[in-house]
Amino acid sequence: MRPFYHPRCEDMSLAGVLYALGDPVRLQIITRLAKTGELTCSDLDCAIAKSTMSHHFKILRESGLVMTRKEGTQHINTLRRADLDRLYPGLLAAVLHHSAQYS
Amino acid sequence: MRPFYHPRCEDMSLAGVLYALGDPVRLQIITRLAKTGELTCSDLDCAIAKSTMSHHFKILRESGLVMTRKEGTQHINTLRRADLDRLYPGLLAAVLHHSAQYS
DNA sequence: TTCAATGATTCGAGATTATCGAACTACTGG
DNA sequence: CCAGTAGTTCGATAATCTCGAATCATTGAA
Repeated sequence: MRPFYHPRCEDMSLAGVLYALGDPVRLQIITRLAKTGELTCSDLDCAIAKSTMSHHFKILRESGLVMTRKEGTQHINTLRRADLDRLYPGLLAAVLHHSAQYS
Repeated sequence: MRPFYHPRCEDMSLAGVLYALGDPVRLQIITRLAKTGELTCSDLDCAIAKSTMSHHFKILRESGLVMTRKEGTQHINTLRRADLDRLYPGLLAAVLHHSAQYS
């Protein structure tokens, strides 16, 4: 198990963030993260393989959208809201405002 | 030549729009469209094949971000700003506010 | 009206990325 | 130490991206 890579703010990019958001499953993850605060890989019970879900969280993590920490056997994800709001003010709010359909 | 497909507002999706925005080249197109109003396929002189550029405009068109009209031999693209601002208020503004690096 | 030039799309191939199931790693609690 | 839970990694197949070549549509000149 390689340790998780979390980009520093200066290594994040707008295109990377938008790319990560540009998928219905990942949009659902972000939407629910915004509402519930935390989420593990298996909290979304949609018809998607575990490995695919892991891949989606990796995309989100490496674009800078989420932070993943280990806690026992599970990996807990949180939204990097402060970083995002500072880097791209208004973006997350605009996205979340219309992402209810994905939750 | 098939006629261009432009989705109606009710057929657009947030994920589709974000996906279209999640590419540096397409982000550059949108950024410059917002500034200049109109753009043809060959107005961006970056090191990218013409066919690839055509593909990018197709993605932008079919996600609902741009409108393409024929005028003589060229295809003129404009941002569907009114539609976007109505469907996803604040989104375009937030994106454009930090997309200068892509122009 | 034919011909060449311009602007862009379409096609086909090779490279990149996504999805899945299977195998593996890491941790926890008997 | 073993079984169970939570995720990741791997390998294969499917989908998408990028490019150059070929093609289509329009214009303007011979």
